[in-house]
This record gives sequence, structure tokens and C-alpha cells, in this order.
Amino acid sequence: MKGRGLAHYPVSVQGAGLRQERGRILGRRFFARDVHQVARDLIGATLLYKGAGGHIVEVEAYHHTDPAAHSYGGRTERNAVMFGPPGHAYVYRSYGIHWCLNFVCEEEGSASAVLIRALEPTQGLAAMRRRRRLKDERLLCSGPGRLCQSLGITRAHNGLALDEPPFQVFARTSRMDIVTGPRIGISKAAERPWRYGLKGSPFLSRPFRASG
DNA sequence: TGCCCGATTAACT
DNA sequence: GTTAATCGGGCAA
Repeated sequence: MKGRGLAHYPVSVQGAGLRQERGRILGRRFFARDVHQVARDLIGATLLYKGAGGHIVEVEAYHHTDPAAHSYGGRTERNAVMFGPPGHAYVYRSYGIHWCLNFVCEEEGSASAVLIRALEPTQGLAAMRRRRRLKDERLLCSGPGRLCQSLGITRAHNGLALDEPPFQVFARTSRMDIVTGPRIGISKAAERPWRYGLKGSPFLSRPFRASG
């Protein structure tokens, strides 16, 4: 069955979530690696902003050699943070409405980043529900715009280091079952399977086709 | 300056 | 399945 959104996932999957897990703090060294490796390793990691957030279950990789990346056409005022050192937040306005959060990777000038697309909420649920005016936990952080709204992330956070307050990123503590597929909402280089997700998670922004 | 369009979402049919 | 909402970046003129 196809279905968009989350409704087709069995409710029982919720009990198989990642609650409780939280490893070491991830800093610049973690992000200063190949963007695809970082993307994979971020699945199951914990992202907190002022104590609210949860486990990362879906990301996408972007690289400056990639026509779909903001950095593809060279450095501009908007994407300047992408060209800076790894381990920093790149936040941009999407469709004139939403904010989207990226983690800068590789090395200075590489202009690669991982888009954070979905979290399994675990911390600060009440604050997130208040900001989203929503009760359904599944819809709290299931999308790049949604999670920024839940956490309260805006342009003001563009360029902030990820290993300093108000951000905290913790490593995962166990092996993850990772699936891949085409990235969402792009027209260029749409065939590249640079979207990574936690297999079977009910908190994905959209399901992955089959497995891969 | 003006115009087009997008790494989205929610509310529709 | 479709579309409106909404606005800043990037580029042409």
C-alpha cells in the first residue's frame, strides 16, 4: 500500500523506537568526513536544541558538485555557511515559509551538508507541541520544516556551532538498519539515492520505497 | 527593479 | 491525486 505520510505504518512500530539511547557528544571531527558517511552515521544520533528534540531518523546529503545543492553555483550570502568549517548549522528559508536545518560537513570550502529531515521526538515534547500547536507526536518533527518549527530554529541559528549551546548532538549507541532512496522535493539530480533513513521508523517524513 | 521558482506543508478533491 | 500560502535568493534587464 502506498499512502503518503505516516498513516500506513503499523502502530506497533512505535514501541520499537530509539528512546533512551544517547552516546558521546559529536563535534567538528565527526562532521569533518565524507558527507555520505556523516549522513549514515547521523541516523540514530540525538539532536537537541535547548533541551528539546530527539533521535534523527531521516537525512539527505548535499555536495557542492551536486546540481541540487545550494552551494552548486558557488558561494553567495545565503549559502556562505556551507562554505565554512564543518560542524556548524546551515539554516535557510524554504518556500518562503519554513526553516530547514543542515549540518555542514567535510572541510572548509567543500560546501557539503546534511539536511536534517525528521526526528523521533524524545525530549521537550510539551514545548514542541506548544510551538507546533499539535498533539500528534508523529507529526511533530516528521519533515525538515516541521522539526525546525518544533525546536524553534530560525535564521538566527545559521552558522552556530553544533557542539556548543544551544545545540547538542549525541552519537548513536547501537547499529541502525538504514535504508536509502532519492531525495525529496528536488528537480535536479533527482535520481541520486542520497536520502538516508531509519528502516521502518514511523517518524519519517515519507516512507522509503521497498528497501535499499 | 522585476520576475521566477524552490532541499515544504496543510488542506483540499 | 491537487493546490494555495508566502518570501527571499539569484539572475536578467
